[in-house]
Amino acid sequence: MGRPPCCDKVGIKKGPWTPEEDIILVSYIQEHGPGNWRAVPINTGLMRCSKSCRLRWTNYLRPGIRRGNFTPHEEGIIVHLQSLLGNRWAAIASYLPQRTDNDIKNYWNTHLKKKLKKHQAMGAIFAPPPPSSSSSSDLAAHPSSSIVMPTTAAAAAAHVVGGDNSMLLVTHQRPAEVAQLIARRSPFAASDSSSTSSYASSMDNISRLLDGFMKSSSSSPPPQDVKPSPAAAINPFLCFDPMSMSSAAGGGLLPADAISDLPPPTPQQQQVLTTTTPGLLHGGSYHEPPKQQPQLSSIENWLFDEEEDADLMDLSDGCCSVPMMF
DNA sequence: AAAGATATCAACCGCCTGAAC
DNA sequence: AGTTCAGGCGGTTGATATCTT
Repeated sequence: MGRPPCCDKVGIKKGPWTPEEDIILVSYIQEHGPGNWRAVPINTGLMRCSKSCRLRWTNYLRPGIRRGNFTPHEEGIIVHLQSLLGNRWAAIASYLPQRTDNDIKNYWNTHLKKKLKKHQAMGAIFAPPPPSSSSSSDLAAHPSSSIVMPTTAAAAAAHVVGGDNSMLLVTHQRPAEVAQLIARRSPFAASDSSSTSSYASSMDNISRLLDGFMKSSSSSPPPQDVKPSPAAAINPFLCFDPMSMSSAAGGGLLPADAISDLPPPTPQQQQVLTTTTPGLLHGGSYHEPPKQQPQLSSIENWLFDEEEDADLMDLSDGCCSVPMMF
């Protein structure tokens, strides 16, 4: 018998998240950190399944997420990594820490796939290898691939050095050594498993979310790279200066007149909003978001440029920019 | 201006993996 | 060793926005 789905319970809400749900979730995670998702709906009173809470957090509310407007460099990285790793979006996302796997996946399916197709149709020289040529079975088949790869970077390297790829490659080292080297050099290897260290700055994201909502409600258009959630657009929940949320003198997040039209929160929600995170309601101070992840150029430098200790790859910036020339 | 087509993306679904018991 | 479960992942869907006719 299979395991029953976690979201089969009666009364579990589905569909778009509302701003108030977001705030409850963010405030709870601020207090307790991400993880133990099963406890989140129980402790917050959210009528969502744990999976939905986790997804909402990782794909939308998590700090440091950048939305929309993929840069040419990001496009190049995605195209290259997709050709190396296949549709392993989580692995690809680990190279673009500001992007979520869902975002990358969507962007690939809606933009890049079309661009590549068009480009190939035009007879351009850039053409990623078929997915089958970069499958994990190739990796497994490689004589040196039995080592444990601690990171996706290592997996990527193993693919590259596996020699089954059309990407340009120059290496004089054994594949296992190269993989370990790249794993060591990965700027994100550690951050992948330490997300708890940055959850306290999630106000940055919710602020941007709500900022987008506010701007969409006013005469000025929202910024292109920060779109309000559909839920925010239909639910005028909050009217506040999001920037004040991180200011000790910022004042209340939830003005009474702004929430007068809302259904009263459940006791659990009330407790979350008023007790566990007093700063959320009373202008408490929050951590500034951690310094943003390394610049894309440094990612690419690490990913594509060679260093003095290894002739790993012979990929240039120009190579990454190719997809933008479609 | 309206209707239909297409694009976008948030969220869901089901499977897989690894830890705990 | 087998079972259960939480968390993670990739594929897919469906609602909404935008474009085209």
